[in-house]
Amino acid sequence: MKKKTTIYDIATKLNITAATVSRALNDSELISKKTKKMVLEAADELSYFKNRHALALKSGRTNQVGLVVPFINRHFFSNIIMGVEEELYPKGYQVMIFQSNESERKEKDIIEALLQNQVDGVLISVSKTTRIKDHFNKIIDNNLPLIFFDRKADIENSSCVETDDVLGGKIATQHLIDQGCSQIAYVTVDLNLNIYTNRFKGYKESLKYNGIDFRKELVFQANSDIASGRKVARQILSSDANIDAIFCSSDYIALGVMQELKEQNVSIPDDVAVVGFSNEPFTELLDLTLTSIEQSPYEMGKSAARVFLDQMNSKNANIEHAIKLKPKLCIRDSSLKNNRTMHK
Amino acid sequence: MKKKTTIYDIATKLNITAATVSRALNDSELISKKTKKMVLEAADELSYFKNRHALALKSGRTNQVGLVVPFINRHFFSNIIMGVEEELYPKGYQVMIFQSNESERKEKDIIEALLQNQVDGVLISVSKTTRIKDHFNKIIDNNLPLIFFDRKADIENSSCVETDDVLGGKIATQHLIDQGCSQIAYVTVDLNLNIYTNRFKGYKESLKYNGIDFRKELVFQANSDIASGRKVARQILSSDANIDAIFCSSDYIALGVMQELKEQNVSIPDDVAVVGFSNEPFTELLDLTLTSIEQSPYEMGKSAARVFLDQMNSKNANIEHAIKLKPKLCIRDSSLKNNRTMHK
DNA sequence: ATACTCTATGCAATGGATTGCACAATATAA
DNA sequence: TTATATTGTGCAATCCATTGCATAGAGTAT
Repeated sequence: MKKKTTIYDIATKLNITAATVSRALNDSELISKKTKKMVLEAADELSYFKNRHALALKSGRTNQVGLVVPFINRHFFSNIIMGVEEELYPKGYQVMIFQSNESERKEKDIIEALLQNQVDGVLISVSKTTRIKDHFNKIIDNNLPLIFFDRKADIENSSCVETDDVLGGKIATQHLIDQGCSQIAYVTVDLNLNIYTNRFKGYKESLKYNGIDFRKELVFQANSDIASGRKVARQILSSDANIDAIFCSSDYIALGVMQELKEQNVSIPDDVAVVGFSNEPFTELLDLTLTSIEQSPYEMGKSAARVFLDQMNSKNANIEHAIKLKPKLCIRDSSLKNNRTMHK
Repeated sequence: MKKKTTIYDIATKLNITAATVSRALNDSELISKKTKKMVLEAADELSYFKNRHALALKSGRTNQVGLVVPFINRHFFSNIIMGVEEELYPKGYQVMIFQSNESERKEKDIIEALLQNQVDGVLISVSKTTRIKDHFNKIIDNNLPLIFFDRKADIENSSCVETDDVLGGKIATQHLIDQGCSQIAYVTVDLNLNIYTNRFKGYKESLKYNGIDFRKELVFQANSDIASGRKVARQILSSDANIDAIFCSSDYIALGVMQELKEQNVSIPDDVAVVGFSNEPFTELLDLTLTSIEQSPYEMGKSAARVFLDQMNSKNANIEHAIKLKPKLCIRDSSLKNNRTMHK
C-alpha cells in the first residue's frame, strides 16, 4: 500500500521545512520564486495533493455544504440540485448530496453525518414524514446557515426559498373557472407539508373570490403517484359529486387520473378538465398534454444557493431570508376547452 | 460564534482525560460502566459530535466513496445513484455525488477533489468528451478501487459494470426483423463511447446473422435529445433510403423521431417501426408507447457498489472485476405490427 | 503483611497543514 | 566598517481523536 505524499515528503526531498513547502504551495509572498518553483516541481513529481481533512481540522472550515432532498430521481429535485451546484461550484464549494427517502430517521442520520463533516451550511427540503425538529435546531445551535427549499419546517433563524404555492393554487383554479368549470374537485397530498396546505389554500381562496361555494365533498386525498391517481379518479367518478374539473396537486396524480378517465370514456377536457402541478417533463410529451404549474426548480436551487452565500458573507449567519418564487401556469390540452387546434 | 464541543471539553468538565472520553465514546471494554455513563451524558449535554476530519486524518480512512455521473437529472443515472446508495449506506459508507456535465475539465477537477478528500474509492461513468485519462490513473496509483459503470475507459486494474450493449443492439434489431422489417435505419450517438459502439456492433451482427446486408447509408448520427431526433427524422425521410424501421440508440432521439414522423403522417409502426434504448419512464406514458431496451440502472448501481465492497474487503484492491448485465427488450406499440390491441 | 494480578485511567505521540514569532542571511545606508 | 532594513526560512504550537505503553490503586493469594 503506497503511502500518500505529504508536505513533509516534499520538504525532506528538498532539504527544507514543511512550513516553507506549505507557504510555497499557497503562493505566499514570503517565499522566493526559486523555492516556489522547486517545490511545485517536486510536488508534481511525487504526485502530491492536499489533504482536505488536515485543512478542515486546522481551519474549521470545509467549503462543503450539505444538500438534502427526499429523492434524487425526481425531475423537480434533481433540477434543484443542478441549480445549487451551478451557483456554488464556481465559488469553490463542494455540494454533498443526500436523499432522505422521505424517512425522518434517515434525515436525522444525514444531518448528524453532515455535522460530523463540519459542513459550512445545510440546504434541505424536509421529508414528508418528519415531525420532530431537534436535528434542525442542532444546525442552528452550531451557528450554521440552514436554508429550506420547497418544503420547510418552522425553525427560528433559518431561511427558506419556496414557490408561492398559494398563488399556484389560485391561478390553476382561476384558469379552470375561466374555462367555465365550477364543480372543481381537488386532490391533495399529505396536508402535513406546507406546499400542499398552501396549494389547497389557493384553491379555496380562488373559489371564494369567484363566488363559488367550497364543498368539502369535492376534496380527495392521494399519494403522489400514478396508481394513486387512478384510484382517486375511480373514487371521484363513483361519488355523487357531479364534477367538471379535477385539480391535482401533483402531476403524477393527474396522469393517473387522465389514464383512468380515458379508460372510462370520460372526455378530457370537455367532460372533465384536468390540471396538475409541477410541470414534470412528461406533461408535454403526452398525446393529450397536461396543463400544469411550473415551479422553476433550477431557479429555486440557484436562489437557495445565493441565500446560503449571503448568509456566509454577512457577519451574522442567521439573518432570516424568505424568498417566494412566482409559479407559472402552463396551459395545455387537458384543460383548454376552446381553440384546441390553436395550441396543437 | 460558538465553539464546537470536543472530547477535551467533556474531559475537562468531568475531570478526566480525553483518552478516557474517547474510549468511553467508542464503548471500549477498558472503561468502567460508571465512567461510560458519565461521559455519554456529558456528551449529550454539550451536544457533542465527532469530528470526521480528525478521524480521517488519524485513520487514513474516510468511509466515503466518490460517485461521478455526467448528469444527475437523467432517470438512468439518478437510479444508478439510488442503487449505489442502497447498497453502501447500510455498510456505513457515505456516497459523495458529483456531476461532470460531460466536461473532461470538470471531471478532472472532481477527481482531484475526491483524492483530496481521501475517498476510499471512486465509481464513475465517464464524460463523453473525455479523451485523456491521467486522472483515472491517479486513482489507481493511489491504490484506490476504481469502478466504471455504463461508460468505461480503458484503465488497467479498474473494474467495470456495464450493460451488454452488443446484446441490446442485437435483440432490438432482431425484434424489428421479426416484425418483418429489413431496411432498418440506425441512429447512433457519439461513437467515442463504448456503449454506442457496442449497440452499433449488435445492430450489425444481427443484420448479418439474418442475412441482411449492412448499408452504410442507413446509419445516421444525432445527439441524445428530442430536437436532434426530429432533425435526424427529417434527414431520413428526405434521403433516398426506403426504410421500414428506425432503431435509435437513445429514447430521446426515438421520441423526436416519432414526433416528426407523426407530423409528416408516416404511420408508426405500419410504415416505419421505431425502437429506442434505455427504457426511460416516458416510453410507456406516450399515447403511442415506445419499444425500448431496459438496462436496469438500479441494479447496475447496486452491482457497482458490490464490486467496490468486494475490492475493499479483499487484500488486493485492484483485482479486476468485469460484470455485464443482461438488457431486456420491452415491446410496445411503436414496433409491434400485429395484434396491437392485445398489448393495449 | 508481602507479592502479584487485574482494572481503569493517564501520558504522549501521531496524522497533515497552517501560521505567529524568531532569527539568519543578505542588502542598503551611514 | 558598523548599524539597519529587508527577505526568506525555520521552529513549534494548533486543530481533534486515537492508541500503545506506563502506572496507580484495588483485589487476591500466600
